[in-house]
Amino acid sequence: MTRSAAPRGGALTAEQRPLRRDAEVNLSRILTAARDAFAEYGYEASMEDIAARAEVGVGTLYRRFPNKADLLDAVVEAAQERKRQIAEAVLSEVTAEEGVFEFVRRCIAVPSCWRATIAAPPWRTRGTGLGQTAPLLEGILRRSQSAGSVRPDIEVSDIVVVLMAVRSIADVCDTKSSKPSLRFLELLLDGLRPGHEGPAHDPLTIAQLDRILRHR
Amino acid sequence: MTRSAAPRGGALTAEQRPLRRDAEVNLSRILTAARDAFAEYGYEASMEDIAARAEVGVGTLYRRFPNKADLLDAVVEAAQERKRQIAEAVLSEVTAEEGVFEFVRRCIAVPSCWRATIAAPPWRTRGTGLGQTAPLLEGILRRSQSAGSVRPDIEVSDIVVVLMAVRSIADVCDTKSSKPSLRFLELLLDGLRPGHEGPAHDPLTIAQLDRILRHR
DNA sequence: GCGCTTCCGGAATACTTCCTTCCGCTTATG
DNA sequence: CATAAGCGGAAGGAAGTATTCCGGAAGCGC
Repeated sequence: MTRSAAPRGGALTAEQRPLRRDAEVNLSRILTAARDAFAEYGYEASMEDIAARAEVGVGTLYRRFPNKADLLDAVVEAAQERKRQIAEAVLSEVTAEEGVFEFVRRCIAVPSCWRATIAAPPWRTRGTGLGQTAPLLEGILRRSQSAGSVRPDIEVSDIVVVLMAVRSIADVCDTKSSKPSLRFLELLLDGLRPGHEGPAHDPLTIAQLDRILRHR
Repeated sequence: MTRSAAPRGGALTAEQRPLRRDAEVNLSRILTAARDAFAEYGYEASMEDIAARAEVGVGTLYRRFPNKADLLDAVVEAAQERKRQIAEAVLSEVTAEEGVFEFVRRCIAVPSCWRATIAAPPWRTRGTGLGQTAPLLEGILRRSQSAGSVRPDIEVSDIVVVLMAVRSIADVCDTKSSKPSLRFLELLLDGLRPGHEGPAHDPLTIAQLDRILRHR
C-alpha cells in the first residue's frame, strides 16, 4: 500500500494529512492489540492492557481515538471487513458442498472475527454489523443446501449461533498448543448435515439476533 | 424434613445447634439467590446483588458464610447434588436410547447446574466437582452407545462441552419467554447421533477438562 | 544539521465498584 | 420476659480503570 500523494500547496485538514511514519506503525499495532484484547475480555478489556499489548503508552491510544468506545468501533469495522473477505474467498475457492463448513472453520481460525463483534457494551447504539455479513453468509448457506450437504431447515442465524458457541468454548478451553474446540466444532457441523429430522424449535431471524446481541 | 432433636442438657457447639427458624428460611433464600446470581454473572456476581435477590441485608450473608468464596463453595456443592439426582433419575426413568439426550436436556433446564460449577474464580483450589459427576454420566453415555443411539467415538468430556456451549448460548440469547438455545441444543444433539464419520480431533479427558476449568 | 510540528510515555486524577466489618435494633425461643 | 441469636445497611478500605496532561523524543521538510 503506497503512501498518499505529497500535499500540494493548500492547507490540509487533520483528516487528510498522512500520519507520521512511526505513528502509522503504532496505529496498526494498536488496532491489532485492541482486536486481541477485546476478543479475549470483551469490552472489559482495559485501555492499559491494550496499550501494553501494543507496546505503547496509554496516551498514544487517546491521541488516535477519543475514547474506548470509538476504539472498539474501529476494531468492529475491521472485523467486518475481514468477514467479508472470508466470505468472498469461500465463494470463489470452495465447492458448494463444503462452503458453509469451510466458512465456519475459517472464521473460527480468526478468533477476533466474531468475538469482537459481540464485545460491544450494552449501551452501544451502532448495530453489530450482522446486517452486513448476513447476505453473504446466506449466499454460501443456500448454495450448500442446494448441493444437498446441509439440512434444508438450517437458517443463517443458526450458523451465527454455531460460531458464537465454538468461540465461547475456545475461549475457555483452547491454549496456544492445543485446540479442543476444533473437535467440538466438527461435532457441531455434523449436526448441520442431512440425515436427521429438523429441530422442533423455530430459528431466530437475523433482526432478532442483532437485537439480542445489542441489548446485553 | 424435620428439625433436629432438641438439645439434651450438655453444651452444644455452634456447629450442631439448630438455626433459629427465621434464620433457616433466610439461609435457603440466600442459597437460591446465590445460585441464580452466580449462574448469571459467574464469580463476578456481587454480594450486594445476591443479598438483594434474597431480600436480605449483606450482613446476613456474612453471618452464614465467612466470605464470598465459601458461599460459592456451598452453591457448587448443592449443584453437584442436583446433578447426581438428575443422573439417577435418568438412569431409572429413561430408555437407554434416549438417556444421554434426556440427561443433557434436563441439565439445561436447570441453568444453575452447570454454570455454577464453572463460576469458580481462577485461584480456587477445590476441584470443579466434575470428578464426582463424570462416572454417573459415563454410565448413561455408555448405555446409550450400546443401544446404538450415540456415535461410539463420543466421550464424556464431549457431553460436558456440549452443556457448557448450550449454557453460554442460553446466557446470551434466552429470555423468560423465548429460548432460542433449545433449537441449538437439538442441533448439537443431532451431531452426537450416528451417521457421520468421527471427528478428526482427540477428545479431552475429564482430568484435562477439570484442570482447564480450574485454571482460568 | 535545524527548527518546527507531531507524537510519545506514563504518572496523576478522579472517579466507580465491591468485599467486608461493625453496631444498634429486632425477633425467636424457652 | 429475659436472653441470645439474628438482622439491615451505612461506612471502611482496597482495587481497578477511563481519561488528562505535559515534559521530552522523534520524524519531516529544508
